[in-house]
Amino acid sequence: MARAATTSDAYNAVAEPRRREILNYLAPQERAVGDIVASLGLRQPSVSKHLQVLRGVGLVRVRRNGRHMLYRTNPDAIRPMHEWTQTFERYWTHQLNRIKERAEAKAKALDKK
Amino acid sequence: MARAATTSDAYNAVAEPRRREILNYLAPQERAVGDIVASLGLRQPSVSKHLQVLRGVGLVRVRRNGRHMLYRTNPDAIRPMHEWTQTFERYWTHQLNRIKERAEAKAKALDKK
DNA sequence: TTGACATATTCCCATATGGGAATGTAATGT
DNA sequence: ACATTACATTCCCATATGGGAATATGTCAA
Repeated sequence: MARAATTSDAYNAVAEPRRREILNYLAPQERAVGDIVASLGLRQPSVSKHLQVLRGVGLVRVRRNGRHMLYRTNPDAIRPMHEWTQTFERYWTHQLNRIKERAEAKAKALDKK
Repeated sequence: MARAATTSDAYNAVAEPRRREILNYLAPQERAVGDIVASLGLRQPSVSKHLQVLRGVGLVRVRRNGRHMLYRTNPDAIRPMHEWTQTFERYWTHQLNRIKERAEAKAKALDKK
């Protein structure tokens, strides 16, 4: 078997850095394809292809306005990834707590002197 | 150009579902390769290969104990992804707020009746 | 209709993939 | 030294990729 398709889920879709840039760009407001091309400095066919991938996994929504296709980020599709990464938070805060505890223990030890 | 290497960054590494499962499994405590094989029901060479990918991007750490290689998740390497997804939070909370506001406006309108 | 603009699609190709199978390597017990 | 256990690596291969280039589709304006 080969690698899973980029369109198989959000994780595979956002593995490509340009697609993340596009999502960043489209998050505050919807934009036409030409704007993305101009702002991110990519070729138009490349942008179109990335958008199709993002659309395939629901990371962006489209709406037509005349000859312009207005894309916008669908933040809800990013949420599951946020939640997955969040499950590791307790482990890194745990580390922070240990550092904190050690620092406090050290401070106490100094107080006793 | 082809797709970026799975070892190029954390995003590419976690695009593979099995690698996410491994990270989940290794988060609470370090485990030997054999444990991963047994618990996740994957073949040993497959697990070893996934672990090398994860190690390549710093998502796991290793330590040898006799003939066992003890792997553990390095949560710090996940944090940047958490923060990236977090940047979209304001947009989905924004949506929630809009829903909330509309609900409250509706409630008020009903009160006036 | 014709032309111009905006976007999408197709074709080509070098490249990395993940699984299976087989084999290599390292550490232990006897 | 040897067999055994525990992992890692290699080889093979079908498959999807993203970029470039060219072309197709769709929409408006005159």
